[in-house]
Amino acid sequence: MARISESTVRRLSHYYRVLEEVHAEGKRMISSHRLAEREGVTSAQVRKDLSYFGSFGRRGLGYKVEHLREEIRSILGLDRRWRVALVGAGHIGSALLAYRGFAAQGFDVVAIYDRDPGRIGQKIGGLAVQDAAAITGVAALGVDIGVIATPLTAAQEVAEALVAAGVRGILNFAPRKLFVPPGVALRTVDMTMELESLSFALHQARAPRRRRARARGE
Amino acid sequence: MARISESTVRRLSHYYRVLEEVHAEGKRMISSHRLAEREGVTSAQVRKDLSYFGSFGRRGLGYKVEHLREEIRSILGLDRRWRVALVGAGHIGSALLAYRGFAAQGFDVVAIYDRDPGRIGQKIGGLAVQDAAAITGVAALGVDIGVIATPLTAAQEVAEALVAAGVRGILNFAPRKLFVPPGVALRTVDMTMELESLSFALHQARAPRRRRARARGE
DNA sequence: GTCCGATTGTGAAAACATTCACCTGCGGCG
DNA sequence: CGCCGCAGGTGAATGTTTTCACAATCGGAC
Repeated sequence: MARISESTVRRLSHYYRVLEEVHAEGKRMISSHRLAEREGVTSAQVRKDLSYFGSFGRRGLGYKVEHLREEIRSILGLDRRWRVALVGAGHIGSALLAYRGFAAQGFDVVAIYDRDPGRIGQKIGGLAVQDAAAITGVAALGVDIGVIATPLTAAQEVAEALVAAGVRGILNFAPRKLFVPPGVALRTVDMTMELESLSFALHQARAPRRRRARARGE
Repeated sequence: MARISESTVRRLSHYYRVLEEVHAEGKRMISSHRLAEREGVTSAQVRKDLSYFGSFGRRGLGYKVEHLREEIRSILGLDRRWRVALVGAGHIGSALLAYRGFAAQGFDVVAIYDRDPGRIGQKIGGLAVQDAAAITGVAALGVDIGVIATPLTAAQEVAEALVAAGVRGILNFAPRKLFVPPGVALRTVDMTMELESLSFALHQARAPRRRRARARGE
């Protein structure tokens, strides 16, 4: 398939959620225009994104809500369940476990690892925390995705352990760029970066002219 | 200033962190090539990003680590402290409060709000949780940034309350697109979307040809 | 003082993403 | 049954971001 851009995939996620809402509201059809409106994008963008995967609408009518929802569900691979291993049982890890939307979308946490002896053996959300050294065992558990919620310094090492154990997808919460071999999918959630980006935006808004002369000029 | 792309700002955040590491290692100079290497981008990208803001390097030598770090710090607006209000004292909100990197980078949480009567009055991290109705008071506290860690359904409403109260920047953790007026900066951290994006990538890797015929049409 | 290897800063080119604009097909109405 | 208006699909145009490639310039060796 002609490579699908990351932004398109992210928008599909959004469309999927809008479609769930619209479905709950009892609507049976939706136009690209109204779908776009609720997402803050253009209708052409919606149609283009969908067109990469097929023709799901009907001219003159729009898209059947339930049908399109199922199509996107299948495109995103949400029509199956994914097995997830969580590494790091600290604040973020625990918050993730408590988050119900996780399981609701098809992601089942099947193992938790930590390096802290004080946490090993504790039960969180029905699962016993295991020693991080046991990460090699994720293959036997059929784990697809590893979630890294460890401190910064351990993140790369954990990523390598997960990959060595056969994990093909990693969701990283540590604020650092991880290196993984080709063929392993990596996504990073970095709230520090988002905050800094906000800081930049607010800073600019306040004193937007200061740097101009140096910016593009000589 | 010629508009700076979001990706450039995100990379600046990364450079900043690499520079802190390199500084801790005791290095005084660094070339765009080595900076790029540690970030997984090209050296041209590094130089281009920096060039939007000025000329910080010296030909033949590279960049002075400490100097560049301070420049980026100033560009990102991290050379001051930001006042943050947290709305939603559930799992995610608590995890954020416990995260030490927050304050370390100059972001001080000065107020916590929640709607749940069971949580109002409780103390978290030294701050008493206030009724969400009191959000109007954030202006008096000099709050710059609002963090939304509420359930999905309350997010838009809270965003509007924050904006009405004078907040100019919002960090949203609810998995939904929020609408804010122009002039208000919004960043969203959506881990559901990241998981779905991983799901897509793994799904594709497994059965990459299935959809080809329908993908780009004939 | 001049040459040399290193490395920046930056226009131009290439790659990529979004938007436009129009053709096509659909249901409904008379 | 034919016309009308709506809305999807899509090639082309436009806009944006990344990469290329090279002139400019630095410190150091001799």
